[in-house]
Amino acid sequence: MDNEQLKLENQLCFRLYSASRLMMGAYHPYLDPLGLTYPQYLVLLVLWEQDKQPVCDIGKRLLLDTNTMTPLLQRMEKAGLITRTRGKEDTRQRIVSLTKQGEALYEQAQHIPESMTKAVMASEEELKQILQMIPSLDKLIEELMKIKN
Amino acid sequence: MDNEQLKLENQLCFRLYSASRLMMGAYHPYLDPLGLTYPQYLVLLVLWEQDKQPVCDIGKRLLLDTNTMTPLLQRMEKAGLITRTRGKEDTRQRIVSLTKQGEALYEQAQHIPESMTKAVMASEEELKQILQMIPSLDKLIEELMKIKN
DNA sequence: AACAATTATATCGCTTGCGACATTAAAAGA
DNA sequence: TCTTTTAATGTCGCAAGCGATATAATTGTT
Repeated sequence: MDNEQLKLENQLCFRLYSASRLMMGAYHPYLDPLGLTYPQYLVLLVLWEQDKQPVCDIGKRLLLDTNTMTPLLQRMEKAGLITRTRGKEDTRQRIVSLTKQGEALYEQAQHIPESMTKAVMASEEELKQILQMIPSLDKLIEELMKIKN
Repeated sequence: MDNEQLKLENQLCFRLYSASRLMMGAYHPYLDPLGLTYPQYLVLLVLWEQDKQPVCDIGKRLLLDTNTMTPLLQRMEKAGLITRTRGKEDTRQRIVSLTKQGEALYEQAQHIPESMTKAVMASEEELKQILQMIPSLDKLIEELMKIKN
């Protein structure tokens, strides 16, 4: 088997897949004490920016569909982090709101980005190199969104 | 809530997570006809490079533990893509081998990397920019592997 | 040889993702 | 108004991932 492109080493997607999983794993030490999973943390990031949003708006931010969002939010509701109330103008919508508890976690999450940066950062140079990926990642995501149906 | 670092836009991990999921989705049109999922495709990539490997060696390449590998390989065995035989020297090992069918898929997979490149590529420039992420991703993965216990 | 530590695989339980499909309500068109 | 289309949410089923734990075989140590 000699197709160079079909070798694992030459696959961009495998790197993204691995980096993503490893990154989520690296969040564990910081999210476990708060009783959060990484996707739940993402939902809170969105709600901390702007409380009381319909499910679809949160899903659009996280690029997740309702078949993923609904069960995720149901678990978060059961955990007492959010409430899901019916929309008033549009009764189809579920408005997701932070509970006191969900709001309170914001304080405890303050240190997470810095802790993560420190944990991953081998040197100032490397951090710089890693952060330089962001525009390329955004471009890639943009292209992938376009071809998605 | 005004901690800039706690905003979704400033999170590297969220971008990796999104890019990874979107990439896997982009593989769908090419893997579905072969009856493969993306992780199954990864296993085949490893086996096409080198047939007859123990589970742990494949897992090391894919950075996946046996609690993920075993069920994945069991499904692939049921689908007739591989066989799992006991190791001769070390009877703890399961040697994973390609079946005729698994081997035959190699031909049909030939076009996939090029098709993916074309699908994602908006322009030659952008492709270049995207591929330039590879060394940074490798560095990041290396660092994340280090801090993983 | 006897025992302890390590290694390879497996199982269980839970959370994600997501394709396929269903339901209900709002919006748009005839 | 009536009908069609679209939008928002939900359910179901299945494949990953992965922490925790179990089992058996191999290796390392007295």
